[in-house]
Amino acid sequence: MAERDLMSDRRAWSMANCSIAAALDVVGGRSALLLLREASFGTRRFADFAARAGLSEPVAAKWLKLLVASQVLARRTYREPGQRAREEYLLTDKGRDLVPVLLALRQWGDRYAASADGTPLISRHRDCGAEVHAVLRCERGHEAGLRELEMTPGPGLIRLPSMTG
Amino acid sequence: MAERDLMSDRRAWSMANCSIAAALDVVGGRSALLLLREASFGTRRFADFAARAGLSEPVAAKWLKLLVASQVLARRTYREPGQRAREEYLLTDKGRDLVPVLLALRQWGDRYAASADGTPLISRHRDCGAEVHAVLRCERGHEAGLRELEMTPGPGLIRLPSMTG
DNA sequence: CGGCATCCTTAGGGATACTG
DNA sequence: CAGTATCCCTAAGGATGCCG
Repeated sequence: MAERDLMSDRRAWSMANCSIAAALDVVGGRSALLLLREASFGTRRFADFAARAGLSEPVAAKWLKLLVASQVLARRTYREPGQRAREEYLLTDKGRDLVPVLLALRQWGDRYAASADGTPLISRHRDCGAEVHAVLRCERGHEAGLRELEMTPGPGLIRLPSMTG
Repeated sequence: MAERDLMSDRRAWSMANCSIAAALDVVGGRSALLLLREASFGTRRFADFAARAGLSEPVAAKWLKLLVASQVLARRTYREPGQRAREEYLLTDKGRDLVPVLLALRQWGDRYAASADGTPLISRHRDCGAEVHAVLRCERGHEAGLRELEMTPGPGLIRLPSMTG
């Protein structure tokens, strides 16, 4: 029965070689990302997650549970003064570290896939009010252009091959 | 027959309000991101895309076609001296602008979902060799922490709600 | 309000075999 | 090498209804 060994599973191969695949196994689904978008916008309650992410409640329930299991969200019971107890879902530190992914996605969507209606959201730096973008920066403080990357270890890629090389 | 009007479609609601959803409709699938990862690493040929992304050929063919249709990849015929003509897939400018998304995802995966085996890839700045990360930076040049964001227009969120507030 | 159970439909994806 | 065609299986997701 163990004939289906690890390497016969294409996914296993892929996972063993790149953490992008590993990340996608946790937050790779459209629904998961939409729920995390909502969490990053401040949504806390179950019904709001479902409605704002545009998901049916069974689906929202399933993915919220998975995200809690992955420790990207945490579920907590809270009570506002004079109110009854409610459940809330909050980003953990692990979940908050996905904000750059969401912001990078949103930037790209605004530029290339924006719908005609719908005002684009803008993220601002709280201290100065200026717009915030996801950028590539090296540890010496240089901002790196998309063509100024090389990878190591690996194929020794020097520049991203592209149409406009 | 038009009773299923636009707003009865949950996806339409979601798309009309956030470009993250729009972006996810183009590159939201696991397979699409894995193929784009390969493209960003320098993979050019069909069989290599399928093998390295860990996808069957029919699936790779389907998604490559969709990515070309979305103008994220471009397909081109080329011929190396003395060789027969081959097909290659290259990132377009639109596709290269997804690199921050891929890098942010990889960063997160390296930190939280890395597999034990498998050496993490490192992106370096070509000019100085220092490691490159995806960071949030405001237009005045400040690096913004994950808790220093606010969104506008919208709910007027001041800080990301989280466990460690 | 915050879900879960059920049922159903569709989309994604693998295996295999085949073509230019 | 670069796909396509066929078949089949599974995962994802919506609708409805029910429960603590």
